[in-house]
Amino acid sequence: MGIRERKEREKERRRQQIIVAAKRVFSEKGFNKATMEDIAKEAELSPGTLYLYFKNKEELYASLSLRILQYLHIRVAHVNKEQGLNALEKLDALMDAMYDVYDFDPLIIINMFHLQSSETLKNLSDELLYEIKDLSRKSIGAISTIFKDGIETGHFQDRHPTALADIFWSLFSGVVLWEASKKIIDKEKDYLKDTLKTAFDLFRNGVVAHP
Amino acid sequence: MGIRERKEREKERRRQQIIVAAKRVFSEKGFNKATMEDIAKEAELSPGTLYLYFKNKEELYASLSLRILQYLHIRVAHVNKEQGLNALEKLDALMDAMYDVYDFDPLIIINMFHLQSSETLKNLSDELLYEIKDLSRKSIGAISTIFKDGIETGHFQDRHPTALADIFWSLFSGVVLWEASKKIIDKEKDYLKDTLKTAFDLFRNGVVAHP
Amino acid sequence: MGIRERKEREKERRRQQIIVAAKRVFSEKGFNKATMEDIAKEAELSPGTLYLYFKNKEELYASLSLRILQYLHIRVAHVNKEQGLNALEKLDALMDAMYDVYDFDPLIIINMFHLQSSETLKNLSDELLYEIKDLSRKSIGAISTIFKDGIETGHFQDRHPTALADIFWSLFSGVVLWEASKKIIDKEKDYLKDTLKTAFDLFRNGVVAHP
Amino acid sequence: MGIRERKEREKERRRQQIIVAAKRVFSEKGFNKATMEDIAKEAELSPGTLYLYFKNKEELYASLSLRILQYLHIRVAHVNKEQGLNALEKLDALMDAMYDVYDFDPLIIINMFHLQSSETLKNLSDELLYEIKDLSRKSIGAISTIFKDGIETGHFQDRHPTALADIFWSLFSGVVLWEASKKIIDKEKDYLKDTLKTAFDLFRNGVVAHP
DNA sequence: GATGAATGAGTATTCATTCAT
DNA sequence: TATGAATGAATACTCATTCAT
Repeated sequence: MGIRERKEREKERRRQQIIVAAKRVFSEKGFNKATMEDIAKEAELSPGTLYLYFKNKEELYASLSLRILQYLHIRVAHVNKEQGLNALEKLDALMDAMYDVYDFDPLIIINMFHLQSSETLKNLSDELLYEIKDLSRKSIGAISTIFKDGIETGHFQDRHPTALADIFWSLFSGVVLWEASKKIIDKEKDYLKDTLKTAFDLFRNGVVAHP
Repeated sequence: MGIRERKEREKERRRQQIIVAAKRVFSEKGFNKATMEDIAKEAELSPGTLYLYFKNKEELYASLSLRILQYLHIRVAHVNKEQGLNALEKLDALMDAMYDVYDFDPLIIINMFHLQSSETLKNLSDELLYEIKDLSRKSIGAISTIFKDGIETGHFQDRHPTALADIFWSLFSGVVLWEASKKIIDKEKDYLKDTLKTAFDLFRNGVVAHP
Repeated sequence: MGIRERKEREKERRRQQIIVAAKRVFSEKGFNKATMEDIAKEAELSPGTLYLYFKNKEELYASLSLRILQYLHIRVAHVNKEQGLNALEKLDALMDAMYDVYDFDPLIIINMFHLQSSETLKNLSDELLYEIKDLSRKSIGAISTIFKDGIETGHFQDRHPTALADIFWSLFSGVVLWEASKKIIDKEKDYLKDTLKTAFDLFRNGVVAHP
Repeated sequence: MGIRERKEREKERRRQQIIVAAKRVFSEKGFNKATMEDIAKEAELSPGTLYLYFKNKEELYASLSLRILQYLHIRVAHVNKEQGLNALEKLDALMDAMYDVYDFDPLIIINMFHLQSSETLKNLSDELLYEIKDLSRKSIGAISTIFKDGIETGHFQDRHPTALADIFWSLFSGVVLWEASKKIIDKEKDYLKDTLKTAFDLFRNGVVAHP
């Protein structure tokens, strides 16, 4: 391993260290109330150092989402490539993947959806926005492919595959966000998994072709 | 009309004047980038006057959501009371109501999610928070009733009515949010109505009882 | 009683009504934390009305002191005019007068001393400052006269009468203020009367001529 | 000198730099009219920097008083420890110390009274408030000891030592305050030292035991 | 005179970001 | 690279004062 490579690896380690700290702080305080100093302290670094790895606060925040999107994309792509599953089985596998995505980091996924619905998105650098856009598109594309195949094989109703993918994705994020805010407002217990199951079930019912 | 009554009306007019200005400014700049001075200028008032009608920036912001919640509640309650409609027809009427809610104020779902983030909720007065909770609960309750009736009459599958109501609402807001972020990310055209139609269609398929 | 006179009397009544309210509010909250609206509410008047009777907040505050100074002056002048008392007896009567001044309104007298030591004094109108100056001078003058007489009759040591008057006055205000701040800092019991008695006693000891 | 130590010293230098600037600005404009920006400019620093060294405006203000209290305490304790002085000589030394306290910072008594007004005290941190209380108590305690000793040796009349200490301090601060307000009101010349001398003289006369 | 709604200047404080070391 | 002290722009909110009614 060359010096260059070792340095590269070291650098990546630091980025992760910061991202992990940022995740904790953002989750606890939200974007606005979290300060760069909070994050620096959590990461046991100085504020200045953060700026060696991230252009600004917004990009650091967005990087968290990027991580989830990457994970999501890997999972979805994997489902897609799975041999020996028909479309219906792939849909089920996709649903399982979404549970895992949620389990991977429930708080950060809520952050991600908030990010997507927010003013922050407008202030990102073109590169980062491009990465997010690219990963979103790829993930939605992979989901669409599942539907496209299912429509072709007659498992699913004949609808626009991308629209289905969008709706699938919307349903997931809608449920996650709505349950999250119910928890804030009502301090209700956490029924997300149940609701998600029902939601996906309905979706499945709605989309499969009835013989 | 007595003096007291005229004053009351005048006061309400001012509130609306401010709310309208706030909506414009918040929509354009987002919560954080919008300043109270911006809003005051838009409303052609002085900053101090805003505080005569709203306790602080957060309550002004929350008032926007309150308006849509009130509208939503009225529409949903109305569907519910409609005589001579069976559960399936009520579901269709409910979907129409949601389109209208969206038309009434397309940005509002995004506002509502910002509002529902804990950061913002913590700073609201108890009264306002109560009103929001109350209206949310009532609206979801009214939607649940439609499902409950439908389940009893055998039009809908036997599922938990509140879960259905949550999913219905999640689907709606999820689609709105996702389309909004697609617009930011991709600058795509606005297909929301189509997507929403498909989404509701799927939901209907998914939830109705198959004979 | 003519109309003019009745109006004049009515006006004076309002001034007193405001002063009484202001006293309560200033005493409770201090100059800075007390708002004109607080005072208006306490006086059951509107904020605007206050400005018909007092030029601004500072002058209203200073008017409270003026009232005490007027009372003080009357008492001191009265002691001075008392026939049939020698200088020592007059000094004792003066000390009694000071107790009464303090009893007349302990909180306002503390305010008065704060006023005198403060930035507010610099911002008063010339007329009001003149009135305060005039009353102070007259009071101190009257006290000086007592000492002057006492020195001439050999009751008191031969010192500068005005200096004695200043010291007498300083001792009184110093003790009042110091006890007041001890109460804030230590939440001690109220020993002011005892301390004042000892202080005056020492003063008496210090100033009388020993045969 | 280690790096740590050098930094500590540097930090203390900055604190002093700010305190000096604050004293100038507060003296000229009074607490309310002085702005943090004024002070920052006077210190040739940015407003933000002030907050690295002082929690808020009130604590910065209180720090000025703390300085004089520390000086006062040192001087009084020193008098107290002096060997070979009898009580009367110690009282004289104490009076000299008070002159020096006044010379150290003539405006400080006025500052201290503003500080002691409850408005200000309420906003101080517990630590600072404790320091102030502690130093006040210690100083008064040290003065009391002088009187206590003098009473035991028969130099002073048999009175409550703490009351004597309170009166001694009240007399001092009362005279300083009164002379200060006379300067504002009458723009008179500065006779303070003379008045103070007479005042202390009277006090001495009043308190010593006559054979 | 009395009102009280509206004003808008005034400011303490925060915190993302920089840069000399 | 890493630091962290210093920056200074940015802003919500207050409240003495005014003035149309």
